[in-house]
Amino acid sequence: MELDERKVKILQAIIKTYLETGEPVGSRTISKMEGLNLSSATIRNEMADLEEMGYILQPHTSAGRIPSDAGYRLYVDQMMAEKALEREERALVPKDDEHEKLLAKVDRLETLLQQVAKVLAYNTNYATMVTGPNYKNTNVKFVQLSQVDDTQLLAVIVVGSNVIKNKMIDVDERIPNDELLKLNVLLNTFLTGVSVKEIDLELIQTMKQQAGIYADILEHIFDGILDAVRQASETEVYTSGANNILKYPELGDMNKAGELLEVLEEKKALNHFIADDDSGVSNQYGIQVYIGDETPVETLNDCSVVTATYELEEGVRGKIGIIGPKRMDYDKVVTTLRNLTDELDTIFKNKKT
Amino acid sequence: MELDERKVKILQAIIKTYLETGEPVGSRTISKMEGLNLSSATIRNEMADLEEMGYILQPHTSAGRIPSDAGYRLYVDQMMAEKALEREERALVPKDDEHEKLLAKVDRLETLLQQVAKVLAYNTNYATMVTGPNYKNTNVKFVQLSQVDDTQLLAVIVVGSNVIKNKMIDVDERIPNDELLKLNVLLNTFLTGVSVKEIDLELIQTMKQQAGIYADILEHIFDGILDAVRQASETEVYTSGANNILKYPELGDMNKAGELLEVLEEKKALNHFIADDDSGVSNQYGIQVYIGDETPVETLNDCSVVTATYELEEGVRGKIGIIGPKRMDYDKVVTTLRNLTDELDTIFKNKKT
DNA sequence: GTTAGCACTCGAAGTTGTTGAGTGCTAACA
DNA sequence: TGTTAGCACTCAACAACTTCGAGTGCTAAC
Repeated sequence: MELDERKVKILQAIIKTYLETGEPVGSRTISKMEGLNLSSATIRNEMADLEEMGYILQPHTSAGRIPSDAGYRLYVDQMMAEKALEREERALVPKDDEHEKLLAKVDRLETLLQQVAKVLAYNTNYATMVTGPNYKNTNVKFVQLSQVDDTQLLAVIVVGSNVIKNKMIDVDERIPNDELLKLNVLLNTFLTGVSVKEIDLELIQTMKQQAGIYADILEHIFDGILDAVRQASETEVYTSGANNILKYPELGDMNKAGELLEVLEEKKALNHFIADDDSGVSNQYGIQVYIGDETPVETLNDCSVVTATYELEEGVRGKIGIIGPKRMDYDKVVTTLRNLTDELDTIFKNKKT
Repeated sequence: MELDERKVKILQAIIKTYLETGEPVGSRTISKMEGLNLSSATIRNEMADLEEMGYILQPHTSAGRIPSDAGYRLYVDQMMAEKALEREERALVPKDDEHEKLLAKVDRLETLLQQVAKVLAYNTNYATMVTGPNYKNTNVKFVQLSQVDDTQLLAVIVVGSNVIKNKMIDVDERIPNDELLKLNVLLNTFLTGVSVKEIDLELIQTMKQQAGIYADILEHIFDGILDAVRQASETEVYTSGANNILKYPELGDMNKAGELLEVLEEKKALNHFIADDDSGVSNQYGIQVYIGDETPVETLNDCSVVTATYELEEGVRGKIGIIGPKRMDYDKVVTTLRNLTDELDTIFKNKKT
């Protein structure tokens, strides 16, 4: 069977209506719509075909049809393709007042990202997530060891765009001032300008050797630093709007909703979205749409997830994403995400100069 | 009308049964229980009295009774009084395996507190919150300004029990090394050993004067530091187990649950629980029970909240708390909280030595 | 290929009756 | 005077049944 243009039009009509109403849509509803002038009977025939092809399904006999995952997929792909064409229209999108709200808090990256999640949730009425940028490609900018008191050293590491990590290191005895100075020189020589992912046990080993006779004493200093670096390269995830999940009956039953909340709270699972830039079809503008089973997290199999990529600086990227029901306003979501990443990119670019 | 002993016993029986079953409890159920041997008719009379006195209420005619807020209050007060007596029994409570789980991550206070919230949620099946300690009574331990690059200074401030705050400060030009040194000496002279709440505009003003001719240039350095201190004294709130809310039908309907989730996510509102150590009746062991309308947050008026106080060090305290339905296992919750705070106190005490 | 017509399906919603847990009241009892 | 048995009454919850209507698939005619 072939998927001719009329079938596609009908499918689109079905999906659009379903997205709006949330109820199975029947043949009469479609036949009454302007555009294609066909009787309900004809629509019925086409619908039977579409069902056979797997794009729609019937919750039960004598009910209308709802889109299947495959149906959504087709719809989204179509939409993304259209969006790619009408690109020039984008310049017209007026800046909304998110802009200011966002900028108000720019001083700390974590706060900003958390804020982004919140604004996004507020604007879309879906649950949202924002992953911190992947620092592995960033360079170390500054390292410093300071003596806080007799038994404690403080290691401060600044990487990339002013992300600061601290680590307290316990020591047995106070380190003489000049030794500390030497140590700082050593650390900066070895680490400054080096990308985070290059700092591994091996490099630390080399440094230990350089430290010469102090190597033993400095054992856990280096370990502490390695620790801080590792900590810096851990990706953090911010979420918001979890309560929005309850707004959609198809997700709102106690069991599903509970699991979803858990995933959002736990956050670890959401890391699955940051790695794979390859999978997923609609990869335009760095935007990816995962529908139902396409999501890498099993708990989210009844949801759709849309993610977009923002760039903090060359090669340092993170994702912002939306988690909602499969019956999601994909169009609006994609637009919103696109605008928001644009805005973020601008903020980061300006910030840097 | 007087609340004699028998009435109290009946009330307790009603509440206990209701806590277990969650269903309105009728006169027969109570009369069949061992303890007091009374016919259902007698119980009915007593119940009518209890209702008149406002301790219980009827969802509708021909249904059993459920406790009112006042009823819960009486019950909790009674329980707390008993607990105060059987104090010696506490030594017997076996350490459970939370202990190790907790200790595993002690290195960062934030991680620890987040973990505490999680463990508590896991053990009780309620939503939980943990507020960070109130640093206002802590002393500054260490301050340092470092030049990160030509236009940026990094201020590091360590307060109290190794809580580290960072602040990036933009400057117009590179500060000469010796000036930086002087500045650091100045900062440490003025700030080290001073409690966080004492650092205010005035003190900063004095420091600015001391800085002499550099005062102007250093304007936003000091501002930055004040900022960092303020940041340090902001109380953070960690939450967990939000999904547990959905487990209790009386809170689980979309509207209420949604609002609750919002409060838990927003966290700001939860700060209302940290201030008032005075209100609330059951103030033993630093444990407070807020029932229904007693909660300082309106959204939580259908919930009960139980909080306990932990002590990070002398005078530096925070709260851990549980948010659940009014039909909450108060006994278990109080015990769990008491054990957990005990454990925390031990951890912090050992850590310090 | 399209459409009107028709019999059929089946969930949703409304109706009705039954059940049973629970009540309040009264009268008798200890 | 407090306690209890007995009884009529109430009312949510449940199940059985009906009705309604949106929707279907199929067939025959255009």
